[in-house]
Amino acid sequence: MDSSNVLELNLGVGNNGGGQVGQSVRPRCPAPFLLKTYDLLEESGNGGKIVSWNGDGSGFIVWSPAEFSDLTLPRFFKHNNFSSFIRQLNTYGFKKISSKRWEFKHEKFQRGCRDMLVEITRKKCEPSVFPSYLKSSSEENAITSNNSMEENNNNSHQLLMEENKNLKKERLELQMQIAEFKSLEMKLLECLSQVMDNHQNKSRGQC
Amino acid sequence: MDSSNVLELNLGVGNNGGGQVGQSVRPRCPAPFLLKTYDLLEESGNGGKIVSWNGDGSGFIVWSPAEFSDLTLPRFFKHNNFSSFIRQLNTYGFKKISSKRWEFKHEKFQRGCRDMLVEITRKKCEPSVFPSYLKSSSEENAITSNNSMEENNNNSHQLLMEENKNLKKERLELQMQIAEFKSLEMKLLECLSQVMDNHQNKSRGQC
DNA sequence: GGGAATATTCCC
DNA sequence: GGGAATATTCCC
Repeated sequence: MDSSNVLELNLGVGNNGGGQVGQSVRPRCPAPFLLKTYDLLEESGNGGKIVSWNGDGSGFIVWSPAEFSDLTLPRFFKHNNFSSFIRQLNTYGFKKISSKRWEFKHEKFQRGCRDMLVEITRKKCEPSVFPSYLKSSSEENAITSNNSMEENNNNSHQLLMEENKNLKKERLELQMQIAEFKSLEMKLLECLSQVMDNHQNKSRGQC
Repeated sequence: MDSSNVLELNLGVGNNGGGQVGQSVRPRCPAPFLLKTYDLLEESGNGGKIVSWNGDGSGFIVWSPAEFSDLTLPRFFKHNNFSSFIRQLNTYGFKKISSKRWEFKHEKFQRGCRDMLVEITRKKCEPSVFPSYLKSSSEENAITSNNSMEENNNNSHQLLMEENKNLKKERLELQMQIAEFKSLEMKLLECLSQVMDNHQNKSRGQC
Protein backbone atom coordinates (compact mmCIF):
# COMPACT_ATOMS: atom_id res chain seq x y z
CA MET A 1 0.00 0.00 0.00
CA ASP A 2 1.47 3.24 0.90
CA SER A 3 4.17 4.03 -1.32
CA SER A 4 2.30 7.25 -1.03
CA ASN A 5 3.51 7.71 2.48
CA VAL A 6 7.06 7.31 1.46
CA LEU A 7 6.63 9.74 -1.32
CA GLU A 8 5.05 12.20 0.94
CA LEU A 9 7.93 11.93 3.28
CA ASN A 10 10.51 12.36 0.65
CA LEU A 11 8.72 15.48 -0.28
CA GLY A 12 8.95 16.83 3.17
CA VAL A 13 12.62 16.20 3.34
CA GLY A 14 13.82 17.03 -0.07
CA ASN A 15 12.60 19.64 -2.40
CA ASN A 16 9.94 19.17 -4.94
CA GLY A 17 7.78 21.09 -7.26
CA GLY A 18 5.53 23.53 -5.60
CA GLY A 19 6.99 23.48 -2.16
CA GLN A 20 3.72 22.68 -0.50
CA VAL A 21 4.27 21.00 2.75
CA GLY A 22 1.34 18.86 3.65
CA GLN A 23 -0.32 18.36 0.33
CA SER A 24 -1.40 15.06 -1.02
CA VAL A 25 1.39 14.21 -3.26
CA ARG A 26 1.57 12.72 -6.59
CA PRO A 27 1.13 12.38 -10.10
CA ARG A 28 2.55 15.77 -10.64
CA CYS A 29 3.48 16.49 -14.17
CA PRO A 30 6.93 16.06 -15.61
CA ALA A 31 9.36 18.94 -15.61
CA PRO A 32 8.77 21.36 -18.47
CA PHE A 33 12.21 20.66 -19.79
CA LEU A 34 11.42 16.97 -20.23
CA LEU A 35 8.10 17.58 -21.92
CA LYS A 36 9.61 20.03 -24.33
CA THR A 37 12.48 17.75 -25.18
CA TYR A 38 10.11 14.85 -25.71
CA ASP A 39 7.73 16.88 -27.84
CA LEU A 40 10.53 18.31 -29.88
CA LEU A 41 11.47 14.76 -30.82
CA GLU A 42 7.93 13.73 -31.63
CA GLU A 43 7.48 16.76 -33.78
CA SER A 44 10.27 15.75 -36.07
CA GLY A 45 9.16 18.50 -38.41
CA ASN A 46 12.36 18.23 -40.35
CA GLY A 47 12.22 14.54 -41.02
CA GLY A 48 14.68 13.89 -38.23
CA LYS A 49 17.53 15.52 -40.07
CA ILE A 50 18.39 17.78 -37.15
CA VAL A 51 17.40 15.67 -34.20
CA SER A 52 15.61 12.36 -33.80
CA TRP A 53 15.02 9.30 -31.66
CA ASN A 54 17.66 6.64 -32.11
CA GLY A 55 16.91 3.31 -33.76
CA ASP A 56 15.04 1.59 -30.98
CA GLY A 57 13.71 4.72 -29.34
CA SER A 58 15.81 4.24 -26.24
CA GLY A 59 17.48 7.60 -26.67
CA PHE A 60 17.91 10.45 -29.09
CA ILE A 61 20.53 11.96 -31.33
CA VAL A 62 21.26 15.56 -32.20
CA TRP A 63 22.49 15.18 -35.74
CA SER A 64 23.21 18.81 -36.34
CA PRO A 65 24.01 20.81 -33.22
CA ALA A 66 24.30 24.04 -35.17
CA GLU A 67 20.86 23.83 -36.74
CA PHE A 68 19.45 22.39 -33.56
CA SER A 69 20.66 25.45 -31.67
CA ASP A 70 19.58 27.99 -34.22
CA LEU A 71 16.26 26.51 -35.28
CA THR A 72 14.97 24.06 -32.74
CA LEU A 73 16.02 25.33 -29.33
CA PRO A 74 14.51 28.82 -29.53
CA ARG A 75 11.14 27.35 -30.49
CA PHE A 76 11.01 25.36 -27.28
CA PHE A 77 13.22 27.23 -24.85
CA LYS A 78 14.25 30.75 -23.96
CA HIS A 79 17.66 30.41 -25.48
CA ASN A 80 19.61 29.01 -28.38
CA ASN A 81 22.65 27.66 -26.59
CA PHE A 82 23.48 24.05 -27.10
CA SER A 83 25.50 23.99 -23.91
CA SER A 84 22.53 25.14 -21.85
CA PHE A 85 20.53 22.31 -23.31
CA ILE A 86 23.30 19.87 -22.40
CA ARG A 87 23.44 21.34 -18.93
CA GLN A 88 19.78 20.53 -18.48
CA LEU A 89 20.23 17.00 -19.78
CA ASN A 90 22.92 16.47 -17.19
CA THR A 91 20.76 17.97 -14.49
CA TYR A 92 18.10 15.38 -15.23
CA GLY A 93 20.55 12.52 -15.35
CA PHE A 94 20.83 11.88 -19.07
CA LYS A 95 24.00 10.21 -20.25
CA LYS A 96 25.94 10.87 -23.41
CA ILE A 97 26.47 7.41 -24.76
CA SER A 98 28.79 8.01 -27.63
CA SER A 99 31.93 10.05 -27.97
CA LYS A 100 31.40 10.23 -31.70
CA ARG A 101 27.99 11.85 -31.83
CA TRP A 102 25.51 13.69 -29.65
CA GLU A 103 23.45 10.75 -28.51
CA PHE A 104 21.78 10.82 -25.10
CA LYS A 105 19.87 8.34 -23.01
CA HIS A 106 17.88 8.23 -19.86
CA GLU A 107 16.33 5.03 -18.59
CA LYS A 108 12.98 6.75 -18.26
CA PHE A 109 13.10 8.72 -21.46
CA GLN A 110 11.88 6.51 -24.27
CA ARG A 111 9.91 6.86 -27.44
CA GLY A 112 6.23 6.19 -26.88
CA CYS A 113 6.52 6.58 -23.12
CA ARG A 114 5.61 10.17 -22.47
CA ASP A 115 3.93 9.13 -19.24
CA MET A 116 7.18 7.81 -17.92
CA LEU A 117 8.73 11.24 -17.89
CA VAL A 118 7.20 11.92 -14.53
CA GLU A 119 9.66 9.42 -13.09
CA ILE A 120 12.60 11.58 -14.02
CA THR A 121 13.77 13.96 -11.33
CA ARG A 122 16.36 16.65 -11.12
CA LYS A 123 19.56 15.67 -9.45
CA LYS A 124 19.64 17.26 -6.06
CA CYS A 125 22.72 19.33 -5.60
CA GLU A 126 24.11 17.81 -2.49
CA PRO A 127 27.11 19.95 -1.74
CA SER A 128 30.17 17.77 -1.62
CA VAL A 129 31.54 19.13 1.60
CA PHE A 130 29.37 17.25 4.02
CA PRO A 131 27.16 14.98 1.99
CA SER A 132 26.88 12.25 4.56
CA TYR A 133 25.31 14.49 7.11
CA LEU A 134 22.25 15.28 5.12
CA LYS A 135 21.83 11.80 3.81
CA SER A 136 21.80 10.13 7.15
CA SER A 137 19.49 12.59 8.76
CA SER A 138 17.05 12.32 5.90
CA GLU A 139 16.99 8.61 6.35
CA GLU A 140 16.33 9.02 10.03
CA ASN A 141 13.39 11.13 9.25
CA ALA A 142 11.98 8.66 6.80
CA ILE A 143 12.17 5.89 9.30
CA THR A 144 10.76 7.68 12.27
CA SER A 145 7.76 9.04 10.49
CA ASN A 146 6.66 6.31 8.22
CA ASN A 147 5.03 4.02 10.77
CA SER A 148 1.36 3.49 11.10
CA MET A 149 -0.01 6.68 12.51
CA GLU A 150 -2.28 6.78 15.48
CA GLU A 151 0.00 5.31 18.10
CA ASN A 152 3.23 6.42 16.63
CA ASN A 153 2.02 9.85 15.94
CA ASN A 154 2.85 11.11 19.31
CA ASN A 155 6.07 9.23 19.46
CA SER A 156 7.46 10.48 16.19
CA HIS A 157 6.32 13.91 17.18
CA GLN A 158 8.47 13.71 20.25
CA LEU A 159 11.40 12.54 18.20
CA LEU A 160 10.97 15.36 15.76
CA MET A 161 10.86 17.90 18.53
CA GLU A 162 13.95 16.43 20.04
CA GLU A 163 15.81 16.47 16.78
CA ASN A 164 14.61 19.98 16.21
CA LYS A 165 15.96 21.14 19.50
CA ASN A 166 19.32 19.58 18.79
CA LEU A 167 19.47 21.15 15.38
CA LYS A 168 18.89 24.57 16.85
CA LYS A 169 21.59 24.06 19.38
CA GLU A 170 23.91 22.93 16.65
CA ARG A 171 23.01 25.93 14.57
CA LEU A 172 23.95 28.27 17.36
CA GLU A 173 27.31 26.59 17.75
CA LEU A 174 28.00 26.84 14.03
CA GLN A 175 27.01 30.48 14.01
CA MET A 176 29.38 31.20 16.82
CA GLN A 177 32.16 29.42 15.01
CA ILE A 178 31.50 31.57 12.00
CA ALA A 179 31.52 34.72 14.06
CA GLU A 180 34.93 33.73 15.34
CA PHE A 181 36.19 33.05 11.88
CA LYS A 182 35.03 36.43 10.74
CA SER A 183 36.86 38.08 13.55
CA LEU A 184 39.94 36.04 12.81
CA GLU A 185 39.80 36.92 9.16
CA MET A 186 39.62 40.58 9.98
CA LYS A 187 42.63 40.35 12.22
CA LEU A 188 44.63 38.47 9.67
CA LEU A 189 43.84 40.96 6.95
CA GLU A 190 44.74 43.79 9.22
CA CYS A 191 47.98 42.14 10.13
CA LEU A 192 48.75 41.42 6.52
CA SER A 193 48.23 44.97 5.38
CA GLN A 194 50.31 46.21 8.27
CA VAL A 195 53.17 43.95 7.36
CA MET A 196 52.98 44.99 3.77
CA ASP A 197 52.92 48.64 4.71
CA ASN A 198 55.94 48.24 6.90
CA HIS A 199 57.56 46.31 4.20
CA GLN A 200 57.01 49.06 1.73
CA ASN A 201 58.23 51.78 4.02
CA LYS A 202 61.46 49.97 4.60
CA SER A 203 62.70 46.95 6.39
CA ARG A 204 61.40 46.08 9.78
CA GLY A 205 58.70 43.52 10.27
CA GLN A 206 56.61 42.27 13.04
CA CYS A 207 53.05 41.27 13.39
CA MET B 1 50.46 47.35 -3.49
CA ASP B 2 47.38 48.20 -1.58
CA SER B 3 44.08 46.60 -0.95
CA SER B 4 43.93 44.90 -4.29
CA ASN B 5 45.78 42.00 -2.80
CA VAL B 6 43.19 41.56 -0.18
CA LEU B 7 40.45 41.60 -2.72
CA GLU B 8 42.14 39.00 -4.79
CA LEU B 9 42.36 36.72 -1.84
CA ASN B 10 38.76 36.94 -0.90
CA LEU B 11 37.71 36.34 -4.41
CA GLY B 12 39.79 33.26 -4.67
CA VAL B 13 38.07 31.66 -1.79
CA GLY B 14 34.53 31.39 -2.76
CA ASN B 15 32.23 31.87 -5.53
CA ASN B 16 32.96 35.27 -6.83
CA GLY B 17 30.16 35.47 -9.30
CA GLY B 18 27.48 37.04 -7.21
CA GLY B 19 29.60 37.16 -4.13
CA GLN B 20 28.13 35.86 -1.00
CA VAL B 21 29.04 33.15 1.37
CA GLY B 22 32.34 34.55 2.50
CA GLN B 23 31.15 38.01 1.54
CA SER B 24 33.33 40.98 2.51
CA VAL B 25 33.93 41.86 -1.10
CA ARG B 26 31.91 43.50 -3.79
CA PRO B 27 31.50 42.11 -7.25
CA ARG B 28 33.16 44.31 -9.80
CA CYS B 29 30.31 44.52 -12.24
CA PRO B 30 26.64 45.04 -11.50
CA ALA B 31 24.12 42.29 -11.98
CA PRO B 32 22.90 42.01 -15.57
CA PHE B 33 19.39 42.75 -14.45
CA LEU B 34 20.42 46.12 -13.04
CA LEU B 35 22.39 47.11 -16.10
CA LYS B 36 19.55 46.22 -18.39
CA THR B 37 17.01 48.07 -16.34
CA TYR B 38 19.25 51.12 -16.20
CA ASP B 39 19.99 51.04 -19.91
CA LEU B 40 16.36 50.56 -20.75
CA LEU B 41 15.66 53.82 -18.97
CA GLU B 42 18.49 55.70 -20.61
CA GLU B 43 17.38 54.50 -23.98
CA SER B 44 14.00 56.10 -23.65
CA GLY B 45 13.47 55.39 -27.33
CA ASN B 46 9.80 56.20 -26.98
CA GLY B 47 10.18 59.59 -25.41
CA GLY B 48 9.48 58.18 -21.99
CA LYS B 49 5.89 57.41 -22.79
CA ILE B 50 6.18 53.81 -21.67
CA VAL B 51 8.77 54.03 -18.94
CA SER B 52 11.02 56.80 -17.67
CA TRP B 53 13.03 58.18 -14.79
CA ASN B 54 10.94 60.17 -12.35
CA GLY B 55 11.33 63.91 -11.96
CA ASP B 56 14.55 64.08 -10.01
CA GLY B 57 16.00 60.81 -11.29
CA SER B 58 15.73 59.13 -7.92
CA GLY B 59 13.55 56.37 -9.28
CA PHE B 60 11.58 55.34 -12.31
CA ILE B 61 8.01 54.94 -13.43
CA VAL B 62 6.40 52.38 -15.68
CA TRP B 63 3.71 54.49 -17.29
CA SER B 64 2.25 51.74 -19.41
CA PRO B 65 2.71 48.24 -18.03
CA ALA B 66 1.04 46.66 -21.03
CA GLU B 67 3.29 48.26 -23.60
CA PHE B 68 6.25 47.90 -21.31
CA SER B 69 5.63 44.15 -21.16
CA ASP B 70 4.96 43.69 -24.84
CA LEU B 71 7.55 46.02 -26.31
CA THR B 72 10.26 46.79 -23.81
CA LEU B 73 10.78 43.68 -21.72
CA PRO B 74 11.45 41.21 -24.53
CA ARG B 75 14.12 43.47 -25.95
CA PHE B 76 16.08 43.32 -22.72
CA PHE B 77 15.05 40.09 -21.07
CA LYS B 78 14.04 36.55 -21.92
CA HIS B 79 10.41 37.12 -21.17
CA ASN B 80 7.56 39.58 -21.42
CA ASN B 81 6.00 39.17 -18.01
CA PHE B 82 5.58 42.25 -15.95
CA SER B 83 5.38 40.20 -12.79
CA SER B 84 8.76 38.58 -13.44
CA PHE B 85 10.23 42.03 -13.80
CA ILE B 86 8.66 43.06 -10.50
CA ARG B 87 9.97 39.91 -8.90
CA GLN B 88 13.49 40.90 -9.88
CA LEU B 89 13.00 44.42 -8.56
CA ASN B 90 12.00 42.97 -5.24
CA THR B 91 14.94 40.60 -5.26
CA TYR B 92 17.27 43.54 -5.58
CA GLY B 93 15.54 45.55 -2.90
CA PHE B 94 13.61 48.10 -4.93
CA LYS B 95 10.56 49.61 -3.29
CA LYS B 96 7.27 50.51 -4.88
CA ILE B 97 6.72 54.01 -3.61
CA SER B 98 3.24 54.73 -4.80
CA SER B 99 0.05 52.78 -4.69
CA LYS B 100 -1.30 54.81 -7.56
CA ARG B 101 1.32 54.10 -10.17
CA TRP B 102 4.23 51.78 -10.90
CA GLU B 103 7.03 53.86 -9.45
CA PHE B 104 10.08 52.17 -7.98
CA LYS B 105 13.10 53.33 -6.09
CA HIS B 106 16.36 52.00 -4.80
CA GLU B 107 18.78 54.14 -2.91
CA LYS B 108 21.57 53.10 -5.24
CA PHE B 109 19.64 53.26 -8.46
CA GLN B 110 19.70 56.83 -9.72
CA ARG B 111 19.86 58.63 -13.01
CA GLY B 112 23.41 59.45 -13.98
CA CYS B 113 24.88 56.98 -11.50
CA ARG B 114 25.43 53.85 -13.49
CA ASP B 115 28.58 53.18 -11.53
CA MET B 116 26.60 53.01 -8.34
CA LEU B 117 24.77 49.90 -9.49
CA VAL B 118 27.57 47.68 -8.24
CA GLU B 119 26.47 48.63 -4.74
CA ILE B 120 23.17 46.87 -5.23
CA THR B 121 23.10 43.26 -4.18
CA ARG B 122 20.54 40.52 -4.32
CA LYS B 123 18.65 40.17 -1.09
CA LYS B 124 18.34 36.48 -0.73
CA CYS B 125 21.79 35.08 -0.69
CA GLU B 126 23.60 36.97 2.02
CA PRO B 127 23.71 34.49 4.85
CA SER B 128 24.58 36.77 7.69
CA VAL B 129 25.79 35.15 10.83
CA PHE B 130 22.48 35.38 12.56
CA PRO B 131 19.87 35.29 9.88
CA SER B 132 16.76 37.02 11.01
CA TYR B 133 14.32 35.21 8.78
CA LEU B 134 15.32 32.06 10.48
CA LYS B 135 14.61 33.36 13.94
CA SER B 136 11.12 34.46 13.13
CA SER B 137 10.09 31.30 11.36
CA SER B 138 11.37 29.18 14.19
CA GLU B 139 9.40 31.20 16.64
CA GLU B 140 6.27 30.92 14.58
CA ASN B 141 6.60 27.23 14.37
CA ALA B 142 7.18 26.93 18.05
CA ILE B 143 4.01 28.81 18.74
CA THR B 144 1.80 27.07 16.30
CA SER B 145 2.78 23.64 17.45
CA ASN B 146 1.44 23.65 20.95
CA ASN B 147 -2.22 23.97 20.17
CA SER B 148 -4.86 21.46 21.08
CA MET B 149 -3.85 18.14 19.68
CA GLU B 150 -6.11 15.94 17.65
CA GLU B 151 -6.86 18.20 14.73
CA ASN B 152 -3.66 20.07 14.93
CA ASN B 153 -1.60 17.02 15.47
CA ASN B 154 -1.04 16.38 11.86
CA ASN B 155 -0.62 20.01 11.08
CA SER B 156 1.97 20.67 13.71
CA HIS B 157 3.74 17.54 12.64
CA GLN B 158 4.04 18.93 9.17
CA LEU B 159 5.30 22.17 10.53
CA LEU B 160 7.87 20.42 12.60
CA MET B 161 9.07 18.44 9.64
CA GLU B 162 9.25 21.60 7.62
CA GLU B 163 11.23 23.36 10.27
CA ASN B 164 13.42 20.35 10.56
CA LYS B 165 14.12 20.36 6.89
CA ASN B 166 14.98 24.02 6.97
CA LEU B 167 17.28 23.58 9.90
CA LYS B 168 19.17 20.86 8.13
CA LYS B 169 19.50 22.93 5.05
CA GLU B 170 20.74 25.78 7.12
CA ARG B 171 23.19 23.58 8.91
CA LEU B 172 24.64 22.51 5.63
CA GLU B 173 25.04 26.09 4.51
CA LEU B 174 26.73 27.03 7.72
CA GLN B 175 29.07 24.09 7.45
CA MET B 176 29.98 25.11 3.97
CA GLN B 177 30.65 28.64 5.12
CA ILE B 178 32.94 27.28 7.76
CA ALA B 179 34.78 25.16 5.24
CA GLU B 180 35.36 28.26 3.17
CA PHE B 181 36.58 30.21 6.13
CA LYS B 182 39.04 27.48 6.91
CA SER B 183 40.35 27.55 3.42
CA LEU B 184 40.54 31.31 3.52
CA GLU B 185 42.43 31.26 6.78
CA MET B 186 44.95 28.87 5.33
CA LYS B 187 45.51 31.06 2.32
CA LEU B 188 45.88 34.14 4.44
CA LEU B 189 48.42 32.51 6.70
CA GLU B 190 50.34 31.24 3.73
CA CYS B 191 50.32 34.65 2.18
CA LEU B 192 51.38 36.25 5.41
CA SER B 193 54.35 33.98 5.92
CA GLN B 194 55.38 34.50 2.35
CA VAL B 195 55.32 38.22 2.72
CA MET B 196 57.30 38.05 5.88
CA ASP B 197 59.85 35.75 4.31
CA ASN B 198 60.33 38.08 1.42
CA HIS B 199 60.57 40.87 3.85
CA GLN B 200 63.30 39.18 5.81
CA ASN B 201 65.34 38.23 2.80
CA LYS B 202 65.52 41.82 1.81
CA SER B 203 63.36 44.35 0.20
CA ARG B 204 61.15 43.32 -2.63
CA GLY B 205 57.64 42.31 -1.85
CA GLN B 206 54.72 40.74 -3.43
CA CYS B 207 52.15 38.28 -2.25
C1' DG C 1 6.44 40.78 -1.23
C1' DG C 2 8.84 36.90 -1.02
C1' DG C 3 10.02 31.50 -0.71
C1' DA C 4 11.27 28.09 -3.55
C1' DA C 5 11.42 25.37 -7.87
C1' DT C 6 13.06 25.22 -12.47
C1' DA C 7 15.78 27.44 -16.29
C1' DT C 8 19.79 29.68 -18.10
C1' DT C 9 24.34 31.26 -17.65
C1' DC C 10 29.01 31.19 -16.16
C1' DC C 11 32.91 28.92 -14.87
C1' DC C 12 36.05 25.16 -13.16
C1' DG D 1 30.07 16.90 -15.95
C1' DG D 2 28.73 19.57 -12.51
C1' DG D 3 28.76 23.60 -8.72
C1' DA D 4 26.86 27.75 -8.14
C1' DA D 5 25.05 32.38 -9.45
C1' DT D 6 21.46 34.84 -11.66
C1' DA D 7 16.93 34.72 -14.18
C1' DT D 8 12.22 33.25 -14.74
C1' DT D 9 8.26 30.99 -13.14
C1' DC D 10 4.96 29.46 -9.85
C1' DC D 11 2.61 29.88 -5.81
C1' DC D 12 1.40 31.50 -1.05
